This record gives sequence, structure tokens and C-alpha cells, in this order.
Amino acid sequence: MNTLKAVRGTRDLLPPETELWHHVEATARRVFARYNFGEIRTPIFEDTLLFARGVGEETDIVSKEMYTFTPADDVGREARGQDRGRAASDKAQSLTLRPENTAGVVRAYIEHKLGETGLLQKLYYMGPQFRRERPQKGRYRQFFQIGAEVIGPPSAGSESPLRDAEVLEMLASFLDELGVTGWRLAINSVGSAADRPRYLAALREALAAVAGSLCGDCQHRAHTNPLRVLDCKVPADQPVIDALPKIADYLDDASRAHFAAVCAALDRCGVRYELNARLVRGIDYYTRTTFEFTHDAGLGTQNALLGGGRYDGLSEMLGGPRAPGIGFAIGADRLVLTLQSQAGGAAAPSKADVFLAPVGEAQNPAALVLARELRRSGLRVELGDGSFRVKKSFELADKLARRIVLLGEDEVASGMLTVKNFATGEQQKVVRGELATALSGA
RNA sequence: GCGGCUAUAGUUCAGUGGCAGAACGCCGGUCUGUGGAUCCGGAUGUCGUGGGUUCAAUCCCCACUAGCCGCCCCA
Repeated sequence: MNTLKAVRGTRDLLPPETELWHHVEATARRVFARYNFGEIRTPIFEDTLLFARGVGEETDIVSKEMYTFTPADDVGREARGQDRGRAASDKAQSLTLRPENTAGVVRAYIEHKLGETGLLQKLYYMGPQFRRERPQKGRYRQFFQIGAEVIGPPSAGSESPLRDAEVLEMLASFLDELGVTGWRLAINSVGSAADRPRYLAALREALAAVAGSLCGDCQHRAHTNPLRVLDCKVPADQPVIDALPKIADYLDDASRAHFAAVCAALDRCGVRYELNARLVRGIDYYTRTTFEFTHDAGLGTQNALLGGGRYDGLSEMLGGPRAPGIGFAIGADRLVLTLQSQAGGAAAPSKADVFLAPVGEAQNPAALVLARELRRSGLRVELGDGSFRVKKSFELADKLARRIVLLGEDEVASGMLTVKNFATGEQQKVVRGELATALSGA
């Protein structure tokens, strides 16, 4: 029989790598808490309409990358006429594994009427997302994002450029605190919901005149998704692209002032960034400020560590009240890859405080009692087995723990335990009552 | 979704149309209470899966699956 494997684009995360994931997640929780964010957990699947409306029907994500299904059970029961007791909404509803989390958060914001609190909602999330793309390093079909949203009624200050700057400053602090070196921040403004159509029209017009001189991909993009032409990396295309209309020239006064205020605030607090008039995002809900943090080590083509921006019209697109907001999503898989690359490879597993080695199987029960005491006092204890020879216990202990404690007949009788520290090689006898204290130091 | 490269031991990788290899790791012994590069010994495995060619295929051919690189796109 063929053994089953993790399906394409999914993977198992094992120790010690999961220790690094814990570190990343714990750092995120710690940093976000300092900015007074709270955690939100939304469902992993949602009504397909949420993403179609929120992310955008025409985006790649929605048009070709979603895991959408209609629960077979519902369809089957309906076909068999067994649906009598069910609400109409439960019949053959199209569901989708979330490809991103912002739409879900905004849906929850609307559903729970969080805007009625009058307060700014500052919510963070972490969890798996799903997109059916060709897998590659740093790109998986189930991948993990850590993200946050700042959203609320305008009266709560949700439109303030200070919120944009604060979020960017938080991200810079997060990466610094994690020890990520060499990250770069690019920012841009894609304008308001009113600015964008005007710019797009101008861009299309300009492209119609020059598309013939661009690469094949760009000729295609000029029709399907003109903004993406700006992202083209083909050297020969660059002079033509540079001559295209700039989004900055199409911003209304309010958008222009907003962006200038974001930049001024970043300058003031020393967060370094570069303006990138070509920074374009592939999700329809973005307005005004957009940004991307990139890193060049260990990621290959997938060099975007995190991205985000403002989405002032998203709530209304989902049938909610006016609720401007800004958010971001960190590619946790990519962040972990970057940290591993910086550390020069996979980390060694961390070690237990002590390996407790019963000597002789008769000591096993007594060893469990002692292990229980030590663990209850907070120590990390690896419990061996009395059937192991002492040499084997030492070998195992040296791999797994910083110290070994021998528990043989003598020790049980005398209450004096043998403790050896592997770092120093020193060995001593310790009274059982003082053992926990003796083991808790370095 | 498109193009390219790759798939052999737990891991990193050699290799050959004719009995499957190294290093590290693992297990055991020297040593019935002492580890960290002592010494000695041992096992590593459906050579990704399924077909085909051949007297014979891990090797050549085809398909599939998966990973990586590039494209597309994104985090």
C-alpha cells in the first residue's frame, strides 16, 4: 500500500523548527500588545462571497487560487430530499478556505457591530491561509500569516495618517526585536477610491500608445491588469515604464496630504523607507498607503516578508458601515526562512534542565515521583529508564539535557543525589530537598 | 497555469545496463554506576510511483507524483 504523504504545497513543521515559530509568534504577541492590540480568531473557511466581494473577483487570488467547495453532504442531502429541517442558508453554500484574513476580520467587525463602540479596533491574528499556487520556496498552499488591522469609524481617528505611521513603526520594531537585519521598507500611495479610476484610465490610454514596445507579459498586462505593468522587471521596458503616468500625479489633495503626513511622521521617528511609485498590490481593497517589507536573504524570488496597506472602502464593499482601516500580513513562513538563513541553518534543539536517570528498573517508580516534584517546581525534565545502562543514560542525557541526576539504590536510601553538569563536567552530591534549587541555575 | 532542473540509507550526497556505496547520524561491544571526536563491530534501503525497452533496469525511454529554480502572482 502506498504510504500517504502531506499533499502538494503543505508541510509538517517539526521540532526544533517549531521552537523558532514559537519565538516568532511570541515576539509578535509581545510587540503587538505594547501597541494595545488584541487577538481575533476568525474561521478558517468563510462564505465564498466574502472573498469575491472583498478581495476582488478579478484578482488572481479569487479567480484562480482559491480552495472553494460546496460541502458534499449538503448537496447529497438536498438531492435526496433530506433537507426539510434545514435553513435555506445551509443548503449547498459555497465555502472557501480563507486565502487571506483581512476580509474575515472586517466581516467580523461588521457582524459584531464593533463600530458601534465608537472605538478604534486594533486586532491581530495568526494562522493558516490557503492559496492554490505552484509551490516554491517561501510559497506554500497552506501558509501562515501574522497580521493586524486598525479599523473603526472615522470619528475614532481611523483615517489618520498617524495610524499608518504607527503601524509601520510597529512593524519596524517587530523586525528589529526579532533580530531580522537588512530588511527594506517600500511605501507608496495608490490613492482613494476616486483617484484610482482616474489614474487607471490615464494609464490605459498611455499604455495603448506604447504597449507595442514592451515585453510580451506587459502587452498582456496592459489589458488585463495595467497596474502590474509597473512591476515589470525586464530591463528593456524600464525607460518606457518610467515615462508612464505616475499615480502620485493623480492623487487628490486629501490623499496627497495624507501620504505626506505618513512620510513626515516616519521621518520624525527614524523609520527608514523608500518611496516606490511602482509598488502595486494584487488585492482590490487597497487605498492610499500601501507598503511592503522585503528581505533578500534566503527567499529567492519570494522576497516580500510582509505587505499591507489602507483599505478605506472595504467595509462598505462588504455591506458594512464606513470604517476606514489599515492592516498588514506577515508571511510567517518567509520570516522563519529568513531567520534560519541569517542563523546559518537550522538551530539545534534546546536542552532540558535535567535528565533524570533511574539506575535499575526497580527505581523507575521512585524516579517518576522525583520527576513529578521537579516538574512541579518548574524544571524541564527528561525522564530516562532504569533499564538503560548508566553509560547509555549519560550519552542520552548529554544530548537532551544540561545536567544528569542519577537515582539508584544508594541515592534513594541516602537522600543524597548525584548531579553532574555537562558544561563544566563537575559532579556533586545534593540533598534531595535542595535539588530543585540546585538545578534551576545555569 | 507555463518552462527548466532534480528525486539513491535517518541526513547530506557519490555511483553503475550485471550482488547498493561514503560521510555524519543510529545500534551494540570493549565497560553490570559516568557522557562530550578512544578503540572494535553492526544494520542501514521497495534506488519517488507506475509502465516500457532488455537475458538483465537504481541506471535507457514514457507517464505520474513531489521538491527546487524561473515566469505568473503574492505573504
